Amino acid sequence: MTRICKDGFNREFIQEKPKMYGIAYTQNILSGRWKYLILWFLKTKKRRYSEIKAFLGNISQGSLTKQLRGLEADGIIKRKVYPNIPPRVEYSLTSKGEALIPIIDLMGEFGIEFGEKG
Amino acid sequence: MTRICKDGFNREFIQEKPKMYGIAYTQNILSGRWKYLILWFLKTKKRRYSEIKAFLGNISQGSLTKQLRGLEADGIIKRKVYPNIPPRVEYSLTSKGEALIPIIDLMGEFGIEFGEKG
DNA sequence: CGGTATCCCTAAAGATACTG
DNA sequence: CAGTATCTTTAGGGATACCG
Repeated sequence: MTRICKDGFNREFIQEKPKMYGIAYTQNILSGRWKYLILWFLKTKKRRYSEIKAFLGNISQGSLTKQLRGLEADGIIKRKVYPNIPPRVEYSLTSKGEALIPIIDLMGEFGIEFGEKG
Repeated sequence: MTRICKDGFNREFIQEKPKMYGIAYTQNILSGRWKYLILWFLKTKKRRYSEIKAFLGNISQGSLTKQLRGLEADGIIKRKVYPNIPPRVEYSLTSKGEALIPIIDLMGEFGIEFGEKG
């Protein structure tokens, strides 16, 4: 008889739960195709909405806005609006967001070593 | 006039392409809800199909099989079948798969530090 | 310039039933 | 035990049109 926690993780592995939750949490806030690349683009400096869009190339406006709002809601990036006409909006990493950069760097290195040549 | 590569990345950032491809590649082979947790569970030793299923708790058989086949196709895990009745199948990391463990460990640490308590 | 709002499409995941 | 097969549901993302 299996005994499953309400969260879905088996009780047998209860000692592993914090790490599992950590992994699931991180995976969740980075879910989707674009967030890793957006954060990596913000790694060196703050960027405008239009710069991010140009960097990603073929993302739609709707998707980009959704990604940015999601990252902001999770405390990963900051959004600063300059009330000009035309408007100017800059995005930058929070300290929480900066803590994700080593993960993304490792992912880049792994892909360079093991991925098909692009 | 923006000039976009066929791959969607803007030419302005052509020097960054290897890293971006690396990130996108890694993200792609780890896409989905379960792969990080499966790899982390295989970190210490090989595991049977039923062990993985028990560990994950509420994954469906269909989804688990799809995840495992995907990881195998990408060279991340090995699948070994013992032709017994009843059958016994063991999964283990390849060296490529082991190279992903530091990434997953970092994700776990990030989640423990910054995630909501679970 | 930096968005919203709406609709559509696809891939990922889940439920259920069946099998060598 | 370790799957397959089928169907349904859901989330992510894209296209398009419009707005302050």
